Amino acid sequence: MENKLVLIDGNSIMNRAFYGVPDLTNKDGLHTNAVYGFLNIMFKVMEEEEPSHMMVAFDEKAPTFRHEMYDAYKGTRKPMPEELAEQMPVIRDVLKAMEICIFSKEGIEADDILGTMARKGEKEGLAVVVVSGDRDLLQLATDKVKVRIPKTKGGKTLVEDYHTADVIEKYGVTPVQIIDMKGLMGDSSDNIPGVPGVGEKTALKLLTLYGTVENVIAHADEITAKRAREAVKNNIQLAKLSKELATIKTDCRLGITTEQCRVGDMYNSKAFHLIQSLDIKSILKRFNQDTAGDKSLEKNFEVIRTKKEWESFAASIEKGEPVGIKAVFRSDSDVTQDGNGQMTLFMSGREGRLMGMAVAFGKEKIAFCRMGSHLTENDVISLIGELQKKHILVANDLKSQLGFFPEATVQNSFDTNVAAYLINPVQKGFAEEDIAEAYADISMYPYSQLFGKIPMETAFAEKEEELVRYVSYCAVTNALAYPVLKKELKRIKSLSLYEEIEMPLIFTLHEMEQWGVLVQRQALKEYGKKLGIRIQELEKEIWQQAGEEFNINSPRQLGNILFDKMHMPYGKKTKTGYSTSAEVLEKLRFEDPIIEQILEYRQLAKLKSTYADGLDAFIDEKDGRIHTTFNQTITATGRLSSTEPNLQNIPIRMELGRQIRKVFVPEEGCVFLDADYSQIELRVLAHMSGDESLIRAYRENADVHRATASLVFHTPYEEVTDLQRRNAKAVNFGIVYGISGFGLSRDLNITKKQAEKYIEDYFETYPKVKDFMDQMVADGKSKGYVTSLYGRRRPIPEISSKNFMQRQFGERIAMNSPIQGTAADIIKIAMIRVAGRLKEGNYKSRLILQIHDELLIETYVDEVAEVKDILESEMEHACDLLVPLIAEVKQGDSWYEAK
DNA sequence: TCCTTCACG
DNA sequence: ACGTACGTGAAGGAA
Repeated sequence: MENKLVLIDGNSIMNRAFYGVPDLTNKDGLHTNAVYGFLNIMFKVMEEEEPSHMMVAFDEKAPTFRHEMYDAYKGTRKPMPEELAEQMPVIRDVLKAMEICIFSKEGIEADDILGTMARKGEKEGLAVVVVSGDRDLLQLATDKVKVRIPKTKGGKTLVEDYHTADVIEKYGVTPVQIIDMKGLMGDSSDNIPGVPGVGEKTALKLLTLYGTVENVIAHADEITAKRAREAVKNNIQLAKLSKELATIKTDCRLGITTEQCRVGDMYNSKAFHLIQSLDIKSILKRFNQDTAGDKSLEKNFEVIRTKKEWESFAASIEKGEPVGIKAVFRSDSDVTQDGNGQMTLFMSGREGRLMGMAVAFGKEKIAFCRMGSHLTENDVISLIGELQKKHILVANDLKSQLGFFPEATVQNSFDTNVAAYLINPVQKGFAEEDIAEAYADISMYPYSQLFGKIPMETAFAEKEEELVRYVSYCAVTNALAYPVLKKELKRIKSLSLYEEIEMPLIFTLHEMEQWGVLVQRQALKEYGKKLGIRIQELEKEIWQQAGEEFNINSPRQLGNILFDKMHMPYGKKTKTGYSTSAEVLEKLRFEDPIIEQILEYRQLAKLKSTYADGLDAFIDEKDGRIHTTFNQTITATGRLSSTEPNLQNIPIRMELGRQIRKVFVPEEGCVFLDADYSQIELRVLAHMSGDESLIRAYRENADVHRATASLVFHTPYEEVTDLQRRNAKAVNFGIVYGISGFGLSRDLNITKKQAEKYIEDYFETYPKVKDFMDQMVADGKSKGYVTSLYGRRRPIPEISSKNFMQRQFGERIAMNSPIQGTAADIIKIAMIRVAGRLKEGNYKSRLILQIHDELLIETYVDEVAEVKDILESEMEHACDLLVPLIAEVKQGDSWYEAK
């Protein structure tokens, strides 16, 4: 194949792209339109030219002066807009990652680099293509050098191509004479003065006659047109200077060979991640990789199909080295049970049958154990169990794979997902592909890029080889990330949080998930049916009153009916139209009876879709129980979250919704014990702030909302009215959320002024609370993060934002996160201890749910008294605060009764 | 896929 | 003059 050198004028193409592509930004607000446009042009050129060599040349800084007289003429050049300037280092990084040669040198303009490289390439027998938006470059065109000028017209990029003949055809002069043209006519955009009074027409005429500027000057007297003659004669120096300015140098010393410009592996994972961070999806599509990451590792990959092969693999492993692991398993739960019928925890804990397991010791020894007739699931499980005696098992999301690791303990395992979460909980993900770069110095393509959104078991069936490679990279990542994560946890003083809270919690949560909660399916169905009937009635009535049938669930259609057709006063508008939220409708209650019915309809529709029908879909056919997933690495504050289904938002506030809790029941022979922390966040605040009044209130076991009202409103404790207490309670809540006058005023339906007065009085009452809040904000500002009592970090980049709103948001986070985070720490400790006590004491009772400040235990009747003690005391003594922690335990035959 | 709404602590 | 309470997840509609 012919060798071809493509030379790109970086600044010029970036400039074209910047003005040709509409403004784009990534999620961090970085402008990306020029980068995007540049890459599109570059890809188009590359597809057409298929170059073997390529270079992108940049100006080192703002244009350097070529001539002392330049100063006088630089007036028209505008500085580069900031939105473009910030993209210059970005495109350089992207090109660098793509292994495309970029070049710039102090004191040498990009033009001259291109000119020099073009001649050099030509001399070496390469076909040369120069890409620029600047027509000056046309002077470089020859029969061997093609100059391409991309133009963006109506969103499409057209490219004009010029060899010598094309230049002559279009401009009537040879490429070299382009320089002479500029010498005579000048170029305002390039600050080349030219000869005053000589324009394109005259210049062309003169050059046709005399060929060069020098020759025009030599024959100045012969010029027939008087004006032109005088102009040339009076501006000889200017003409010479202009020509000099217009001349692109072709003999610069660059210290680079064409060979160094050879095109490398553009579509590599490093480049992918960089472009991904710019949120440019369309370009990512070009990265259709046949491998998961750095190819250099793959020579160390092997597939193991027999125990014998495993033995020879294992024989070469050094003692004590951590082992990175990634299991491939079926997620469906169609597992044949063991003969004895007794479902042991770890058997039921296995989500499906194991299909394979990637195992990595460092970068060198990497194997994929493939299940088959010579290597069964149980073989691998016991092999891993053996391995754990001598090596730390490092997985990502250990909880999801715990069923395959019956020997796993807090001491012999590590979870890279949880560790990375503690280091920065607000990062977007913590899977191998999200942490590989930062903690294992490996670049990896995301699963979705390689396999789309098909489940892993399907990917294994359809593209086994690729999937094996992917999970092998995952295993390596885990192995390599382990020491790095551990060290980092130690550095930020979060290692004990990891080791003593989060790591043991993995096991507790796993058991809770496996255990699940029993649901009376029939009762749930009937509840749903009842709702359905009433929903239909309401629907009819609403339609009748509206005078037409419409989708009541559609905020848009509902808004049109209420506000356009029925002309009700609309209170709020959202981006997309009228707001029809309950808050707005509530205020329209007396406008029309339809409102009342819509509100009821909404409520019932929610209960039916999310709870009655929604929960039903999650009842496990085999045991009649719902097994939620507790996510340990989602929230910014350290709380857990619950999904598929979410069992942390089961209705309670409204009676009708609360009824749903009647279908959550303990097993035969059991009751529910349910314990709630009383105002844990306010108690944490009392402790962390050290405020004497607040602490005293809790120590005296006072009604804190009443005590607050008494102090804030200067009313004797006994005489506090219900309204005062309600207001004080709202203020207490507001305080925990990082109070703002507006928020409180909206909550209490009072003016902002009044709300601000409340807050002011509150802080006067509890001055140390005020100090604490100020301290948290100051900490957040100076360190960029705040921490909980147990060293849980919450980074707050928003707090130094220039945007007022963002900054204020950051301040509220700074006030709230330490409180919410500490409360989360405390209940996690309680969970671990409660679960531990139940296990140690060989109780049959099980912790089954956590709802932020509440724990639910399925308790065998003969264990009730003891379990109640355990639950209460472990919760109340999970942490030694300056105020007592109170847990209220209730008992019942359903969740409804136990609350 | 984003938005709105609403369920919970 | 801005336009906000903190933390979540699911459903349904509109694009």
